[in-house]
Amino acid sequence: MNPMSTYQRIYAVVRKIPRGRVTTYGTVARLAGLQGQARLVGYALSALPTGTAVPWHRVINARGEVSLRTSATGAGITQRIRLEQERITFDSAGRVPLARFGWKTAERPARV
DNA sequence: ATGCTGACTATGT
DNA sequence: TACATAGCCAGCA
Repeated sequence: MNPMSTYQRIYAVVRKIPRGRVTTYGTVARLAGLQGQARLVGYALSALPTGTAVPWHRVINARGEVSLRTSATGAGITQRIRLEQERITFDSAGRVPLARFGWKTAERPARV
């Protein structure tokens, strides 16, 4: 039952992430039927051809931070900028509050 | 076919 | 809270 390659399934899940939301590699893996293989998601996204219609920037690690190793040069910065353009904010530690912007995360009684 | 590489995560200290 | 370690798999040379 794999009409699509593993990478294709991962991309299909990522395309479902709504604008203004983020999710983790682990979550994408689970939704793609690859539970426990978060790393594959990361590898799949790194292999993503530029210009592809996949919101890869909405996928961050479980700590809520951008996980690109190239964060110092380009892609990492691009990812953060794209997220901020979707009204996603970063805290002083450079992390996204998953409890607030995480996809499919129930909004809790915002103890603001 | 074998070995290397790489956008992660859970767990223990 | 931060750092180190082990487990996981697909793609490519």
